Amino acid sequence: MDVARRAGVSKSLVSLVMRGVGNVSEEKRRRVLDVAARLGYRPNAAARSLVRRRTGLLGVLLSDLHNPFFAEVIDGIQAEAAAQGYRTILGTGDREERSEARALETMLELRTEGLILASPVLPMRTIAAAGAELPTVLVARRSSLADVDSVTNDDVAGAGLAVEHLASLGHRRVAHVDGGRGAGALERRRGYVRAMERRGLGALVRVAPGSYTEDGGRDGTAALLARGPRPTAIFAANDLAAIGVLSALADRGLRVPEDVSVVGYDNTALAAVRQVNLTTVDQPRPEIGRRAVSLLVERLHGRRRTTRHVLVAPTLVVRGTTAPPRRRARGRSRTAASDGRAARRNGPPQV
Amino acid sequence: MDVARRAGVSKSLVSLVMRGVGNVSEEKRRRVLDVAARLGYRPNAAARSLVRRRTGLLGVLLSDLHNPFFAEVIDGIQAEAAAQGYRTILGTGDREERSEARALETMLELRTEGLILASPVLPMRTIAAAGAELPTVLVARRSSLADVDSVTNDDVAGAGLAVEHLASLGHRRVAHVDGGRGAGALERRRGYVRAMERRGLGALVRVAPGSYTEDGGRDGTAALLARGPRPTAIFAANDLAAIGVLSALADRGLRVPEDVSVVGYDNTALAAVRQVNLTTVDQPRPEIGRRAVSLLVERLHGRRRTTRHVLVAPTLVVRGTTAPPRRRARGRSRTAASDGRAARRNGPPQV
DNA sequence: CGGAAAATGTGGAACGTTCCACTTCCGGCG
DNA sequence: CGCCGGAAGTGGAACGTTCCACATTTTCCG
Repeated sequence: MDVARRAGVSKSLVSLVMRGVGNVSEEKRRRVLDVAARLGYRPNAAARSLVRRRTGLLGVLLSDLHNPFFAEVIDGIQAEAAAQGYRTILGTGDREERSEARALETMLELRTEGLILASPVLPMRTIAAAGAELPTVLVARRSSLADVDSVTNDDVAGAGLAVEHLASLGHRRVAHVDGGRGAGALERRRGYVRAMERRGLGALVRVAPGSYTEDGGRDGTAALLARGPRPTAIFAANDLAAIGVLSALADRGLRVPEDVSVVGYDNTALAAVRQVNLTTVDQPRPEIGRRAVSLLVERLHGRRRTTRHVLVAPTLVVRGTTAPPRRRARGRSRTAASDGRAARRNGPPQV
Repeated sequence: MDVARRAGVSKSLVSLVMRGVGNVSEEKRRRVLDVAARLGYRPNAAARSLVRRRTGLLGVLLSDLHNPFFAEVIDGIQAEAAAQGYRTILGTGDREERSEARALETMLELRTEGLILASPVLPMRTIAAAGAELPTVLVARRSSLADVDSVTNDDVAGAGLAVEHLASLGHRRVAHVDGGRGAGALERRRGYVRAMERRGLGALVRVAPGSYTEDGGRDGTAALLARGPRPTAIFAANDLAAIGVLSALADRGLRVPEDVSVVGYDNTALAAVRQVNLTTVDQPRPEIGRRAVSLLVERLHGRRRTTRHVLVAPTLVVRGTTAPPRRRARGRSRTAASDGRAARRNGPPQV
């Protein structure tokens, strides 16, 4: 190799110097480093991985960069991966199966040692195939696959938190706009139903079909308000849907939280914005990322061969869209308009 | 190699089959493909890149996954890269120089053939070094480096659109909450000043120091309202800052757009949310991504050796935070409270 | 002072591909 | 019939590292 020749040493020595291992005299070390810097030499990862038969790379496949949810998960992933001595590369497929498969293929050819699939749209058989090939963990999507670990937040518990919060504020007619076939939607729905039952409100369970989108929230709310007694609180399947719920309520002149309380899920940046100020359920995103890496590393170090599914605990973030229901506020829709700022203080929250 | 042995052919033939080139009899092709599938064989990118001396990989370094701005830029990048026969891998450094450098190093060792740096926090010398090594394009950050191309939106023009819009609604006291040292902030400030002057409003120019954050917008607004005549419109350096502006205005009982109009920049998802409904300047994000790839490919194909800086044209997206100023609305702060929904229709917008 | 052990350095095989030069086989053509 | 050319397939060098076995020099210790 060029550096070796110019520095007047063997390529083996250059290798030692570049990796900073072995016993190398200060003099030669300097010389090699000098020449390397001058020539802009940089070790070739391909050659190294070929002979070492490992890459030190973890592949992270993101279904969707648009979803800010994943940014913090990645933070956790990167931090933990770095701590464990791995480097990460990311790929994404824009929620499109074809291009997601392409990205996956790239990682596999690159011989990443482990794979984190964040809410992929890939069909289960593709995921199973990946899992058979290398340690794989699924994030924010469940699986029953042998060999594929997963990390998800406990959606059932999270939905429970939302309902508990509302119930303890005094709400009884708590409805749910669900997330359709979205990841975790089923569990959130189930958690909602269970918590209602636990509170003795089983008879008041109402689920409107929705989706993880603003429109989904809007449509679900429209359905809820179209007939039956108006709910005093709505638990939306996620924050985006909650935004839709808020819009739909505003369109009908209903005030939040005076007339209707609203709770979201995910605690996205949207929820924190003052204009929205949404009470929501938070997933510990960085932790999710860290746990995913841990699962991978356990397998990579041969410390585990059994499949594990990690559930992390969500927490409730109370903001301005929840308050106690108004006393006997029945049948009083469409009256809104005047500023109800004071109403927020009707009756103390009874936690 | 294993596949070759089991299929009873030479490794050269396996190579031909896997790449789908050359004259191979249908019989052997089948046999090789069969064995490969059975063994789960997948070509090793490292070995290939070693001998071919190319990887077909484009590296994309993202400063910040949290900024939804980049998601669509990536969409454009991926689409164009795929069209040109390249694959992409992403890296990110969470706005932290150390880890960004790490990610960059990974791409370089992996021998990506070109580099797209999206608003990196890396110091210019590091970027220059990368540019000397392989085709590099900077996105959403300007440079005066030889050998480093760039794609940015025309911030000066974009700020001009915002001011023109406000001025043509009849606003004269248009203030600007700037983006501090953020990327493009200088240009947006300059564009604001120039447009004001063009409109003969040079004497009314007012710039409050801010940043690309909600707090920045809030603080800047506080400064604007603390003294001097109240502006009838505020142009914020970006959407997040605009959110802060809206908060600060709401805190003081000022209604938008009745008392003050607000314009943001970037057209993030936040701006589109009904509760925010922000008039803002849109950057053609996918186009930015596509152009970046084009610049790279031109260099990779040896079609260009000179440095190019591409400016793409922003557009204005009018939503609900801008309206004509109220007639002679002076000194009427802190009166708010009643629903001013009707006020929006004061005087037709005169575009 | 002799020899063992440590420190320092080297050459060459191996990693899994691609590519090139080459061989073999076969059909067709003059 | 002899030859040519294309189709089909092969062997081995090369890519840039790491690692291993080994060689040489220096240091240390009894």
